Amino acid sequence: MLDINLIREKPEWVKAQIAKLNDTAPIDEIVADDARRREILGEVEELRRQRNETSKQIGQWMGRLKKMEADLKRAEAGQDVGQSADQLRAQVQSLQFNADEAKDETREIGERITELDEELRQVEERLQHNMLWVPNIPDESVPVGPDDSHNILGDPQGAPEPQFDFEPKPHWDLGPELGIIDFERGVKLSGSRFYLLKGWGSRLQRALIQFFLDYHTEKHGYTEVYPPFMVRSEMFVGAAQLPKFKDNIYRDAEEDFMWLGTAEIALTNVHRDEVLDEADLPIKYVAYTPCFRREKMSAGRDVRGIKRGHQFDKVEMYRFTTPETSYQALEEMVQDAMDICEALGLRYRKVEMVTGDLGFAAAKKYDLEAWAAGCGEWLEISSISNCETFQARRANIKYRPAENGRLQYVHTLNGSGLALPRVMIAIIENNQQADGSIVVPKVLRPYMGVDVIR
RNA sequence: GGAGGGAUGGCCGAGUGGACGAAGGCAACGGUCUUGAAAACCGUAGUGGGCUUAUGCUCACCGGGGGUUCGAAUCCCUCUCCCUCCGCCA
Repeated sequence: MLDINLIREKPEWVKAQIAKLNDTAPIDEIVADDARRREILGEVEELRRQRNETSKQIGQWMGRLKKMEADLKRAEAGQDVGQSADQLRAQVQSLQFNADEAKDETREIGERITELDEELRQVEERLQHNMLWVPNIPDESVPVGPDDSHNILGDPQGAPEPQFDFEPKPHWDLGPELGIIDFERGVKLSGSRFYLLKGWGSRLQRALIQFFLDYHTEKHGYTEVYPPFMVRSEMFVGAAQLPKFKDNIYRDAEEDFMWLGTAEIALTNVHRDEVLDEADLPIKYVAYTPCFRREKMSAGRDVRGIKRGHQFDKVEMYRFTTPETSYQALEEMVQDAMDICEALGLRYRKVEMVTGDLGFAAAKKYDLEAWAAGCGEWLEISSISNCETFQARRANIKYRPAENGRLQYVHTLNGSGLALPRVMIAIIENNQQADGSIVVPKVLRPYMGVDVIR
């Protein structure tokens, strides 16, 4: 979510930024609703002030009334209370009259407050709804471009392009031949876009998960987290997945649970509604989770192999930082992911996203792509974003600066480290040998127990 | 799944519908005292919104949402979470 003050003060600038994303947002309606909201607020608060004042007055009268009535009772019983029963009776009556009159008046104020509140509620609801649909604003450093075809491709790094003295096969042939991927039975169980890993295939994935977690915790200082795989819908709003990406989410039919499309959703909300100390920042988490996505938007695309499924596994890096350090953190996270690529002997490249391909929540984003020799494609194996305060506002995550105690929103960053099926594709296809066997990368051998899958 | 009990400021913990943004304690911060520290004593302190900015004024917030009332931390409804007992269970 954006700062409403920014939209209020520079609506045209905000619109221009969003135009760079190739997106639109109801900025004019937001500005109008915001103005109306403050207008109503002024009125309703003045009314409330009046009501508070009168109510306090009534309260005092009621207190005195109680005392006087008690006195009256005693006077009527013949006790001396300083005044005659008749005098007291008259006073009680007059006070009662005043109180009743004030009550009537205040009741009317209350009715007007109720009316204004109702209008306020409607305005705020629409305002809030619209705010949730406004995308994040790109960082100044992001190159302007209309779509992904303009992304800035880095030079290939890591291992040299694999050479073969035979025709390299795609993983959808190699996998079944080796008995490590079973497409038919995956479809039998769950339908299209599901597959089964078997034997060394399953072991390879487990080895990769273990290796990623070990590497990031031991070498990069992340704390491992095992989150729930299904979380409440409110967490999806916090992570900026809802309302916009509703169609891509699996949900429970009876309860307000939704299945993670990425660990980012859970990790963003770990510190939801908290105030962190600056001394605790940065907080660095790494989590393995399966990811569930409907993939409605990409129906018919990437249907072969294990590149795009409704369920896949991923190890995700996540950081909470101060605003001053988030861009340095972004570069570090890219390096963290590249370190893994290097260790696995992948051929990879860094892609800098242009404004038109930033997506909804990121202010700046890099992808890492790995070369897969069999299908002859660069596969997206990581996506690393700085969301600045966009998610922090939605999930209400603040920190107390060491100097000058005013609370501020943290910056949040997320990045794959890495996404498994595509890393497996690269390994399987690049490391294949003429006989169909696959050489296991050195760093995985302790986890696999073998040098070659055959 | 059944029965009951809870949720109050950074933490603990009071709070018969009116003086309560909320006692008291602890922790924190500032000060006095001290060679220094501790102790003691005095004082300051929440978050968010709106208006105005020189100081300021005001509204909301006692788990979330709704209701009753002139007025709700307090009464009613509802949701969430926590605890105890019973049942079931990887």
